Amino acid sequence: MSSGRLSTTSYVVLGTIGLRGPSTPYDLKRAVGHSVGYFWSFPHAQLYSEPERLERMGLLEVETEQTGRRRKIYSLTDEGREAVRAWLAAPTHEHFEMRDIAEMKLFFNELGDSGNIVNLAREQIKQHEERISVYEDMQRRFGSEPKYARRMIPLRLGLEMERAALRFWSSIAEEF
Amino acid sequence: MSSGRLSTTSYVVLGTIGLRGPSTPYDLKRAVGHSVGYFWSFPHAQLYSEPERLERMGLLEVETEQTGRRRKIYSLTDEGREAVRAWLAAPTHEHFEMRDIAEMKLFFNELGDSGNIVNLAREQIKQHEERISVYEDMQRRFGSEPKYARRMIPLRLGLEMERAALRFWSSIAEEF
DNA sequence: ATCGTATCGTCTGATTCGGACCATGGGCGA
DNA sequence: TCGCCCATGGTCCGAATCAGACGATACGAT
Repeated sequence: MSSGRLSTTSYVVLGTIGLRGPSTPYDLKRAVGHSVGYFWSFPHAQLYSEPERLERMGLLEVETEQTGRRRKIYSLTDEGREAVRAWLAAPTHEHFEMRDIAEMKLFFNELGDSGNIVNLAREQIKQHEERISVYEDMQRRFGSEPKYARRMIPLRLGLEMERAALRFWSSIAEEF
Repeated sequence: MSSGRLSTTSYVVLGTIGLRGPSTPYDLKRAVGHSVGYFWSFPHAQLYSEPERLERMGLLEVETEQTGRRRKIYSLTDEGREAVRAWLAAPTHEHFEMRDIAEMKLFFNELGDSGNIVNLAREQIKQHEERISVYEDMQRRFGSEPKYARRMIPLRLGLEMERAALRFWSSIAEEF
């Protein structure tokens, strides 16, 4: 029941357990890997250590499997559930951060050969096209199931962003 | 001349010095603050420590002001310039990461009150509108100066992303 | 001269990071 | 039924990142 700050990682863990029910760290790693992990990646080691911390804080409780690997299964306590609700209800003043190596290279491109730009743009076009097809696939597969419909909404944001980036890099490829 | 890996921070430092010439860490902090820092933020402490590291690696050289604060002024060595060129020429396989608390909250919103969404959307609309006007301002002020024209290109990407996000959150605000 | 404040810089402890590395056990061939 | 392979599941570590409190210096206004 010790205290400490809750980071985004904490909420991802609490939230994911909230959505899928009692989970092992491995479950978390996989679930995050094909959901929010597409936008914001979390090293898997953290998805093992964070639940321990949250348990010490009283936001999760553990149970150990009686068989096989005797894995630890974490579930939300009432406090944990409340912490998520409070987070969801709190205002969000932060602006997103778009960490993009490609855009860095574009910004500094004057310092290198201008031919680099075309290659950069081509590679980015490929990346974004791939990602778009992954997202569209997910939408096709789960978009129709009412159970998952709400969780698919953020995917629309992801798609919008990908398409914006694709348009941008395509225009760069043409200009140079 | 010790070695070690170069991180994005390293390239931001090298690149910024490349673009603006010999700089103090404070210069870097300010320059980054109103350029790449809009997309990807770097704690200022790192813009003080990183140049030291790069100097040890032989990529920067220092000179100390003879007057006043005797600040350290860093400039690129040939190796430093070459390191940037190599980075710019190297392929970029990474996909950008969009760290967005708002989209996290949207994803997990089922766990809270659905009324939260509208507030979230409204706040995001405000944020993105503000940011768009900042970017448009920069474009208006510097876009016409040939000297800066190239550096303004990534700003178009930023604007596209902001507008995509704004469209998305506006549609959310309407739907809920 | 001294004071206030914008400029400039350092430090710290906690967290995050990537990635190498380790462990388990269920299924499959012999 | 044995054993061994390898996908699954998990730990560990040193380095980089982080926020933000705190400290120092210069310089103009009084």
